[in-house]
Amino acid sequence: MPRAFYARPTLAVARDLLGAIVVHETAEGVRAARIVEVEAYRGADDPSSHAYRGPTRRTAPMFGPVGHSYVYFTYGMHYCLNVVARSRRAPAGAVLIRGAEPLVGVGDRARLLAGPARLARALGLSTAHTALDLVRGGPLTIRRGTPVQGRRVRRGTRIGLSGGATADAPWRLWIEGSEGVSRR
DNA sequence: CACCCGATTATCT
DNA sequence: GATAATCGGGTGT
Repeated sequence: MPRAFYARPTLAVARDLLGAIVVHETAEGVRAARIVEVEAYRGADDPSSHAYRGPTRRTAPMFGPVGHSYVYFTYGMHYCLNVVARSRRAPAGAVLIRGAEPLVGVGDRARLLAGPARLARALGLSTAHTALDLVRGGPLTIRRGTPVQGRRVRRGTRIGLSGGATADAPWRLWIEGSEGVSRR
């Protein structure tokens, strides 16, 4: 995807990432999956976002160039993949990749890609892969995939939030009926 | 099916 | 010292 793809409002980018393909070229081989569930996170106007309180060492990528990765570690054992995306005006924003369907090198069970932590694990991602440029070459890229067709895009509230003014915002998007979507 | 809890550690207050 | 954009296993209904 070109840089301009990510330089749009975070929610719009989130929508258009549905159907796109995440590709990770590891030492052992290529792993790839088709994105079927995402969540948009903004900045100072979104209390549920890691970027809400301004940049820190961990969240710096959310304030950095669009089209880069933001991988964070949480609950002492899980990694989650985000893609930095925001309009020109917004200082921060990213799309959490929550679910995907298996394509290459990740087995054939969609359940192993349902949920952000399982997805990151299946793709072999860790904090070593944060702040990587997904547009210019590198081990991690996102490519145009099968556009969403024949299936409806559903919207709902983001999962796992602890409250805040934007907790009810319908910024979780997924492809209806797809395997690889969490909490069906 | 709904709820509850433990695992395990980086990050922030 | 508390918390967390999670997951899987357990209990009870």
